[in-house]
This record gives sequence, C-alpha cells and structure tokens, in this order.
Amino acid sequence: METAITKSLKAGGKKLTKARKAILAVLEGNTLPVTVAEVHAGLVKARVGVDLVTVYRNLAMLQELGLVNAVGFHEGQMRYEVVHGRAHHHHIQCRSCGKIVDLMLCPLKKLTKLIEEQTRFSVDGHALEFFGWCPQCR
Amino acid sequence: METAITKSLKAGGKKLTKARKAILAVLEGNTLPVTVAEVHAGLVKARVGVDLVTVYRNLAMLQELGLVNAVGFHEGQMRYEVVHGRAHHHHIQCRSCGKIVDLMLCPLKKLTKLIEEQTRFSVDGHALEFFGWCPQCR
DNA sequence: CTCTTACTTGCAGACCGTTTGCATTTACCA
DNA sequence: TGGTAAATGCAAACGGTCTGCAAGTAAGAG
Repeated sequence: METAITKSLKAGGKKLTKARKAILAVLEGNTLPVTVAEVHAGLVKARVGVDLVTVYRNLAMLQELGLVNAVGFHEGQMRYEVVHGRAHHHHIQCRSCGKIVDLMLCPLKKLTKLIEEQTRFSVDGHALEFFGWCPQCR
Repeated sequence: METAITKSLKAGGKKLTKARKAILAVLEGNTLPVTVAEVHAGLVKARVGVDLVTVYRNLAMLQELGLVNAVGFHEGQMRYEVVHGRAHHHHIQCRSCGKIVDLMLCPLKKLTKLIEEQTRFSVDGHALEFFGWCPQCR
C-alpha cells in the first residue's frame, strides 16, 4: 500500500521497517500528542519488541521529514503527533491533571508578516500552548 | 530599600539572602530570557559563590511568586526573565544561531474567552514562541 | 531469487538538565 | 542578642535523551 507516509519515507531514502510501521500505528491511534514513553508503552502492549532508543530515533526522523509534529508543554519531555490529514492546530493542557485537548484554531497567520517586518527574521514556525484548569479540576 | 520585589518576597515569607540578591541582579541585567546555567555563570563572573542548586531553587521560588517568567524554546532547558515592569510579551528564536528577540505583542487576549467557551477549561496562561531565521542566518 | 549495500536496530553506557536528602548556616523578628 | 524557620551547599540520584558500535534487515540490482 502506498500511503502518503510510506511515499514520504521512500522519498527520504528511508526503509519501511517493522519498528517503523508499529510506531506509526501507535501514533495514528492517538489524536492527542503522546510522549516517547507512551509510544513505547503502546508498542509493548501491541507485543512489538522495539527498543526505546529506536522510538527516539524514528520520532526524530519523522519530525525531520515533516510527518510528525513535536509539541512541548514544559513537562520535561516532548510529545508527538502525526501531521497527515490534520489541520494546523494547537492545544490546551490542564495544570492540575495534565489532560490535553485540541484547539482547532490558530490566530497567528496574519501576525507572521508583522513579525517579519519588525524583526527581519524569516518566520517559519511557532509553538503555542494554552494552560488552565479543565472542567474536572477547576 | 523596599522595592516591589523585596516586598513580594517578604509577603511570601521569604528572606532576602545574599544569593537571592545576586540572582535577581543577574536576572535584571538581562532583557532576554536566560538559562539557569547563564544565571550561574553570571554569579561566578560577579565573584559571588552560589551553588547551581541554589539557583534552581530560587528561580522556582521566584516563578511561584510570579516575579519571574519561565520561557521554553524546546532546547532541553528552560529560560527565565523578570516580570517586574515589563509588559506581557513573547519571543522569536533563530533556528540556526539561537538568537532570541523580544516581540512586544500578544494576539491572544480575545482568544481566551473563545477557548473557555469551547473547552470549558478556565484558561490562565499560554506559551507562545516563534521560530525562524534571523537576519544574519537567513 | 539472491546478492549487496545502505539503512536500522538493540544494547550499553554516557550525557545533561534538574531534583532530593541532609547537615550546616543564615536572615530576621521578638 | 538569641531562637527559629528558612536557605544553602554538597553529594548523589533521577529522568529524558543521545551516541558508539556491532549485528540485523529492507529493498534495488543483476
């Protein structure tokens, strides 16, 4: 099967290994961004023997190919989510229980041009996360 | 001298120690957010003997009192900046050289209410950082 | 189909930012 | 000035992430 993802892998000179398939399957089974440990736990549960290091290496690779997004909530670890087929969006995390919810919005498109004029940087991305208390914890 | 900061410390039951004064002095000498290691290096340069652990503990404490802001660029470490007297703002960092520039803007005030309606979270903060290439690196 | 080679993986261990425990020191108030 | 809670330094642990290297494997060439 030639999915968009396998196509990108091939284009990047990457092989479609058993580990890679399993990691992608775990990622695609989660709507919300997951930690490396969570991906690894998902592999264990699926009875796929893949080393934690391999998960790190593959997530880094998938991120470089633009197939996966890294999201950080200043938890001391990163989270990852698949990009394919999803609109650009952001998240909110509960300060109490850590729950994460998708926010299908982004107010920053217009701002980029303004920032480029002000700073003379060429802007190519942004990180935006919200924090608060979820209905259960507030 | 009774500055706004010393007042806040006293209100929090905190003592104004030599280490604390020195740490605050380093922070106030920097407009841009600095790492813990940079604060510590600043103390060494100022010939003030303060342990790295003490820097960590004080920055955490200052953050809890709301005197200091934590900023993360997904570098594997946090950065800190003093809040006092500065307007709420964000930053952009160069992906190549790591240079950081202040952005004296925030487009998110209106959005908060919308998010609260959509998610039923009570929103109490956000992290917004931009990335790109600075004039020297682009 | 098998050969070949570049890409991948697992394992062990290093690395680095951050945190903790505990004994000692210090700021501050009565 | 003396007593006490808070703060510090040191050593050591911790957790997430990365690296080196030898062994394993996907995938195109023939």
